[in-house]
Amino acid sequence: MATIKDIAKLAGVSVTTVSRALNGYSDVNADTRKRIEQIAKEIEYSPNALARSLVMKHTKTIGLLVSGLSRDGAKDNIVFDVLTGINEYCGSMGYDLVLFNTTTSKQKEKTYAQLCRERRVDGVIVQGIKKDDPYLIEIFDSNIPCVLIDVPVENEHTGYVSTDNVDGSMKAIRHLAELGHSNIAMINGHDQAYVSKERRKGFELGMVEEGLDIHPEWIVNGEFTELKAEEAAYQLLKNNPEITAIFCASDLMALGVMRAAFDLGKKIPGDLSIVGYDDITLASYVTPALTTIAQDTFRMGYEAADLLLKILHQTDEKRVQLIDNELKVRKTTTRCN
Amino acid sequence: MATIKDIAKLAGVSVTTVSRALNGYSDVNADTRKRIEQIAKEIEYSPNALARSLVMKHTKTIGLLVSGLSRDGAKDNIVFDVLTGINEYCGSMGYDLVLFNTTTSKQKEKTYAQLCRERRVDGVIVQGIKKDDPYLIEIFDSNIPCVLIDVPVENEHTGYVSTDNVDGSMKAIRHLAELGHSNIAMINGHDQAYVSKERRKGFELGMVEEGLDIHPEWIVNGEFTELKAEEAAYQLLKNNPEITAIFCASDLMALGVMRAAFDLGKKIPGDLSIVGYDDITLASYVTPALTTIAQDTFRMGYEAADLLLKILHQTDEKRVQLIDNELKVRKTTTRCN
DNA sequence: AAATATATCCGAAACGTTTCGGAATTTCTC
DNA sequence: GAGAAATTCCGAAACGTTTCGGATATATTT
Repeated sequence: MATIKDIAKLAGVSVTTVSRALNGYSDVNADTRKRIEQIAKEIEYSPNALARSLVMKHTKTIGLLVSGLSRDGAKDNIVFDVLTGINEYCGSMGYDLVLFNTTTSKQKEKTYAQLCRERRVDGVIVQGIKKDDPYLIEIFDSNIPCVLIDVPVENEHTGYVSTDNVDGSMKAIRHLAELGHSNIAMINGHDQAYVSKERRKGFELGMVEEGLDIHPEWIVNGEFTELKAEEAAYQLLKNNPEITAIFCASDLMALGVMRAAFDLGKKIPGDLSIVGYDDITLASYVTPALTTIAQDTFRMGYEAADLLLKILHQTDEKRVQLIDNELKVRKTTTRCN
Repeated sequence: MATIKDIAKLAGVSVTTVSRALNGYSDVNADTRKRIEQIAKEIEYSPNALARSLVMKHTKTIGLLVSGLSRDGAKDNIVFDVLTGINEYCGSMGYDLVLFNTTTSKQKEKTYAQLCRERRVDGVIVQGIKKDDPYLIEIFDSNIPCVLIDVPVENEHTGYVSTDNVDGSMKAIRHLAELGHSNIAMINGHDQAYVSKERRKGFELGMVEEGLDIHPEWIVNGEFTELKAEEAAYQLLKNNPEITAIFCASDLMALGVMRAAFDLGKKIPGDLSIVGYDDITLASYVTPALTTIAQDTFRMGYEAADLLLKILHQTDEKRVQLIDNELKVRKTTTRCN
């Protein structure tokens, strides 16, 4: 493969001049620059990013640490949307992305920080990894610029993007209360998730705001999966037929709840109103279409990338970026009779 | 950041020895190796992959060229599934992935081949890019190991993975014919897509096999989008009420057809049977659930990665890998009355 | 014409590895 | 105990860039 040396030889100049010509420095004659560029094109020269990065001490790549890149992660398109947003912004800024494997066994000996350091990524975006993951903590303790999705950690070199999960959940409860519901249950995710805590907080705040009773035993975990949520909802609804509405901490779980309701012969929304969270693609396609709290996951990715580049260029002190969410009323909620 | 030199100094040996110790060569004393490893751990050494790759002439990374990484690409989870499969295999083999931006404007001056050469990826997997894309052709003409998804190009250094689209389509037609349908239309993708050609071929072969008449004007393009397919199907069904079944070249388009049928007051499957292609997540969640030709997109990604590594390690002459597909009968097809 | 400024170029070091060829020491073989 | 073999180590070059500090030639100023 052609190198800068080859060009230098052909053009009869030094490698210094070639380098400076190709990189647009001003101290090179217009004619020689033309000649060098011409030769570069002819011999199909492409600069070696490795060599360049080695001396420049940055790679123009940002790392991606995501746990949802598994076969079943495809059902909710959240991971994908975020990735797309990141890709969009990074692409426009000339950064490439490298995907690190967190799932597979082989690399499991290497910590995330090690992966980042070896590849010399300029920064890293983390998604779907539990807050107390020891490997993740190692990253905070290192000095790698980092932004988290939906995990609130702040630092000189780390920030996060999220939505206002408390307020989003309150929107859901308000909507349900306005429809006359008072016996409202909640299917939450799991305790290790930050968003679960926040959404529960919003649920409870919303309930007291509306003057409704909170039944702690009506708040159960569905592990963010359709199946677990279905099982949990089945028991819940069977044992407590007075429940008329369920707020779910994710759309996927809401689908599970719909299934449970179906198995119990409950009509939706006639016998049971449901509101989900996320607004995944499935939400609007399923019948009846799911009322949900929509968050713009593409935008979250986009903003995460923006925030990261700001952190690593030190152009901004900001470390957290909140995205709006929005209640989308569809067909799974109706007036309580 | 700690380098191999630092270790050498602390251990009182040469960098050569450190390198060889850390890389498991046999010509280093067990004790010194232990000592070196110990020091490496203490000072948190991580090898600089850039420097290593520079001399080793390979990066242990494979590039990803995908066009579907855009906001609306999320509806069908195909791109994501393939990516997941690739990631799975590459991860298990110690390769990392780098995502190249094909969508965004900034990098558009750089050709794909240039991107690959600059980053010195060991190989590249291409997905969703039209066969006659000039940038893509440049890759075939280069010597970059490459495997395509659903684009049949063979070469010393390029191969592809696909499914038997002809046979898959024939399965769909056979199924429809068995149900007594004879007035079968087809919504195809677009002419630049290899799979469109194949699926059409399968459609036609299936029709003659079953002794059914092909109406060329009943074969229209839906551009692989829901909306275009809906419009096309609307006109088709309105002008030709005798059509009792439609075969769609993608599930997303099948959804559009369902919508068109709904708008025309046609019941599915009572008045119109539909079979899709792909088996995206939506297919099984929509009501009525979509009968479709399922292809294992995760597996396609997995096999693509496997094939690529075989090509670049030159361990195999194989250049094409076909994946099975399967008819999944759900609720959008029924006996013709 | 001397002094100064400007334009254009270059040599060499540096980035952090791997690896070739060989050297020094120890152990084995007969 | 001499030669052969094995063990353990090292120096230096190489990979392909960027960049610092200067050098040379030409143009401008006084």
